[in-house]
Amino acid sequence: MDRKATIYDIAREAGVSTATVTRVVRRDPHVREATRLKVQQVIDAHAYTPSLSAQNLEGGRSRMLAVVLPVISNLYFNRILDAAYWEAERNGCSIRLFQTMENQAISPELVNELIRCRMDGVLFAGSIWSADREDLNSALSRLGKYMPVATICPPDVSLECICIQSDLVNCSRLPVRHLHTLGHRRIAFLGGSMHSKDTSRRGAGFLEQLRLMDLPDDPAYHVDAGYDMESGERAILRMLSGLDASRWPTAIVTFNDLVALGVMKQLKKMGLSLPRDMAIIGCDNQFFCAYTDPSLTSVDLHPEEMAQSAVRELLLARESSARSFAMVREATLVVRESCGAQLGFRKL
Amino acid sequence: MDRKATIYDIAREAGVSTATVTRVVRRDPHVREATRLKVQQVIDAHAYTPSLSAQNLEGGRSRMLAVVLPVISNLYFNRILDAAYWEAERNGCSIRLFQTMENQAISPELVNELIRCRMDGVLFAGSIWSADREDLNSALSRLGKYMPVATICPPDVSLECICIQSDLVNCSRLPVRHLHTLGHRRIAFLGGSMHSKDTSRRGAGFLEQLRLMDLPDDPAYHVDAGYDMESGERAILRMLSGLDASRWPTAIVTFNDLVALGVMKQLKKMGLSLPRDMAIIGCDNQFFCAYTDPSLTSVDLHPEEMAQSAVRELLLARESSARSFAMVREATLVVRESCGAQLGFRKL
DNA sequence: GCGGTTTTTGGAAAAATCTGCAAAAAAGCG
DNA sequence: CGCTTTTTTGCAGATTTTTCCAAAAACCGC
Repeated sequence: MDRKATIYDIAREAGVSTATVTRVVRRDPHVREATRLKVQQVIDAHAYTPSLSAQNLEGGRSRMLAVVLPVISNLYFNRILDAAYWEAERNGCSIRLFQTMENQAISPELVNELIRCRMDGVLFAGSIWSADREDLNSALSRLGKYMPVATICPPDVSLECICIQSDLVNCSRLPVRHLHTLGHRRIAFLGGSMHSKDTSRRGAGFLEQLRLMDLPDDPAYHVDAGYDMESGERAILRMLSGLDASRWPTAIVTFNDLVALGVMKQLKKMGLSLPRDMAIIGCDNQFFCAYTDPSLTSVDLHPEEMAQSAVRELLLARESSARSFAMVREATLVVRESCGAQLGFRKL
Repeated sequence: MDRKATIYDIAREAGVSTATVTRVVRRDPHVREATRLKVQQVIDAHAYTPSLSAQNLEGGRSRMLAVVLPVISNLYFNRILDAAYWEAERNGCSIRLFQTMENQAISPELVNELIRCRMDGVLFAGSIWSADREDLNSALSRLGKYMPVATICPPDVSLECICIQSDLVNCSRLPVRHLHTLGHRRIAFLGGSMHSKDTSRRGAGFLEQLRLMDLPDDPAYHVDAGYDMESGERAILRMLSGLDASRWPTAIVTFNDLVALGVMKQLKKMGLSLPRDMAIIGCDNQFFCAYTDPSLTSVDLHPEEMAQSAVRELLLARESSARSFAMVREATLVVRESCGAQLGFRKL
């Protein structure tokens, strides 16, 4: 491995001071054309690039944002990461990724690491909302002393940071309303895990919608089901086999599209025809929704836009004094075939 | 934002030198218990964490690996990134992500950026193999002067770096052999784009297999089709509508699972029943393969293991002098329903 | 308590860059 | 050319940590 040329090497060889080299590199106009040319030549000859570490050390900034999320293999978070990446890129920053897995809280080690790296900002997404509120706010406010903090979080969580809230209200309301319009009365909710605050929140919104529309909120219609396909498969089987067929729901709303995928598989295995025998609505509007059979109606929370806003606000907050506020991106329903709307199906 | 306490602050307050503080932080045993305790107390009181930039500047290392890939939203690359992340994490390193999009070459700006950041190593995956071989090797060898370089690349590309080769031979052979065993004789290949070297390589392997097994390699069975679902949908339509039904292939091998998803959708739209009327095999063994209808037989290239090896070798190469070699992870076929094997289907 | 060991500690340099201020050079003008 | 004004350049210090070497302190046996 070659030793990299330093600004000293360049300065010596070009017969100028390091200050002048810096000026050339940073395109400072206060430098004579002749000098600029001479220095640039040496720079090119050595393919000199200033060291990021030294720049960061001097400037006290790292031009790096942290994105903390449970897993990138989950498509929802994948989209958040992707959007954050490009928005950061557009602003000359890079992203440092942290995966917390199923960790339900912000660990002190993570906080330390973030501070150690002198991140220019940090964006939290997912899962940590189940942490104790006290712990959460103390971790966030500790972090907030060193860098702007943003979160993509449920709407009723008001944290001391930039809160980009996901629209859980519409996330429950839109599917229920849609199904109601199509004549469905027995609607079940499937997914998430009950001990996660995030899910119970979603479940709660769902129940509230049912009540608002005078629909039955049979507890049997609300099942703990995890976040993936296998969970969905098992959960729907459990739900249906525990019920007399006459009491079966006619429509299922799931925590996300993965769960929906599992549900659809299981329903087909049971010989049901979709959407005739059962309507289903997922959440996240993942790429494969248009390619399932039937294609899957789904709620889009617009994670990309939330991530983009979050990064933008983080970068703004870097300059101005710390800010703390909330904003919401409205969720939308993407109607496809899985409820039969396009086929003209109506229950009863 | 608070000003972070520096090692000087701690040293002054604890009444010791900075050297001693460093020793305490790094758990150097050459420090008296009484001193250690006193210093640790001050450290805790200020929640002091050493600055990464300063450490990196001093040490000349960044403890950071670069992963360069076209897009993370593609599941194949997503898995590579995820595996690389965890392997790096296990070794106290972090990952800096670079997305090149459809860029077919390694841009000089990227090379500069990698050097500027003093990466401890860089892993290239995907798409860049279509670059001019000269350009590619010159970029890699320039980089190689500053950091170890690894690539996840097709098998016939022998670059001056650590090459983790994907097993394109079996990637073509396994599906063709499987379909042949099931009695298929007219097999088509669908996907990728002909002007990408990566694809034509895959296409070439496919053709070779057909010839080896004395199967017809009708040019009409080999269609340019991109990498996503829409492309698959369009391509299969184009292929079939250009052929008399008697000459239709009885099985389709696709570039990846996304293309397969599109093909399946289009075939169903045309009223065909799968796998009875048409067998299909994807590639990448994505999570949704088990949940399509019918579930999709697919080739697994094991990107996780390749990424893991790559990172491991990069970290090893950091110590020892630069190494240049190649290794292959054998691809495997994951049989599901889309060829009818499990249902006992056989052609003719 | 003293010489010799071993353990702890501190001083100073090095890592690479940027910036504020002052000095030097160039330019303008009579 | 000399004086003033403007532009260019360099110096020195600041950023934070680590490491080597030497100095200081503690310890041990006699």
